[in-house]
Amino acid sequence: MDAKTLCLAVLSQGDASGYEIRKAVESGPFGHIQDIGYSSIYPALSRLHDDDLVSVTEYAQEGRPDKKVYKLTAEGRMSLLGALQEPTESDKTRSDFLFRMLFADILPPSVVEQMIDNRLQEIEATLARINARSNAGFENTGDAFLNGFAATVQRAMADYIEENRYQLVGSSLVPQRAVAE
Amino acid sequence: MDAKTLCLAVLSQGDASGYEIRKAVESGPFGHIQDIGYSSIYPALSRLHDDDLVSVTEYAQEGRPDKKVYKLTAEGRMSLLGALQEPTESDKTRSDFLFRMLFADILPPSVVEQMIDNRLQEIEATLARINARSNAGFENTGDAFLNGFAATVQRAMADYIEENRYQLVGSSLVPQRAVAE
DNA sequence: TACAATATATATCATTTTGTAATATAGGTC
DNA sequence: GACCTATATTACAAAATGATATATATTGTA
Repeated sequence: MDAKTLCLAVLSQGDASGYEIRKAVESGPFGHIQDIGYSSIYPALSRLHDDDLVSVTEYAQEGRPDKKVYKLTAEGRMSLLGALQEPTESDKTRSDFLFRMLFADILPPSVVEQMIDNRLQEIEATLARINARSNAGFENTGDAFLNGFAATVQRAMADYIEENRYQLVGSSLVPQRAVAE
Repeated sequence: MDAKTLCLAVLSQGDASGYEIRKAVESGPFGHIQDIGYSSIYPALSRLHDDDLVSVTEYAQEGRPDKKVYKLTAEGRMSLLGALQEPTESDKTRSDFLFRMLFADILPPSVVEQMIDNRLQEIEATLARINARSNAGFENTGDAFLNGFAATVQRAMADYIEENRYQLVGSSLVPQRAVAE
């Protein structure tokens, strides 16, 4: 999803400022599958405003820039509904960790070990966050579905890594030349 | 990984043109975790050449542009090895499908059904490709590890979706008011 | 208590990435 | 014969990303 659609999606659950949109994505259900920074959000909101898909109310504040609270217009709501029914792109995973594992053969074993341990810790941290969200209750069915999905996938990843890590580290412990000789 | 590092990574497995790098990423092990288009590859190769991380040999061809075959320099090889040991970013998944599922409540049930079926088909297609690669044999341990990883995760996704799809479609079939009454 | 870190809030700029089209030809399919 | 796919690179606009700037209140730590 592009930044504009993501902003519309967050705003469909309640009015928000750019700053609040960021927080909502980070800690809400969208966070499982999306990532967005301020440098994407603010230009997106400007363009949405140009197209009358959102309206703005400014609140003066002391010590900070004025807070601009955005609100979906009827047009914006229609636009979101339209976007949701457009053809989906296929899912994508980017993994720096797996990328490095492709080079396990040529990396120092201790480095590989460390990377694996770090990744497993990250997964456990993610699982903890998922469980916390699950205890806090869900906004709708999709939210519950996605949380369960994320938990299942993270667990599968951790299990696979734990069961197969010896392949990687074993291979880097024994230099290939030694095997050939 | 950025485009430059990805190019270095592919070139570390053999000399290639931009076009061939694209194909290698698409159908090789990198394809599980990376995506890259020509509009990223060619500028990346230019910059790598500027920095002497790759060298080029041009081959004249008829009917097509000259083929430029790139080759890692010693410097390029060092640079790749360095990049592999830099801190990893956390893994990221983008899913248009899951994004839409968050709005299952407000989408027509038939549309949701269709999206789920499409997604399951895509996963099966991906699994078929993974199995084909597994039968073709692996280049190194990392490759085998990643293939198994991808298979495990895709299978976990499909199973979860099949077991929980009724939640989503049920929710959009039965208006919430009807449940409350 | 002093100092540091975090939270609040937006803007901007350079760099990267992405999507799309242009170009040109050979070979296979309907 | 028309159309699609494969080969191969370039160019350009649009979008996303990372980093920095600005300014202050609050919270946490030593």
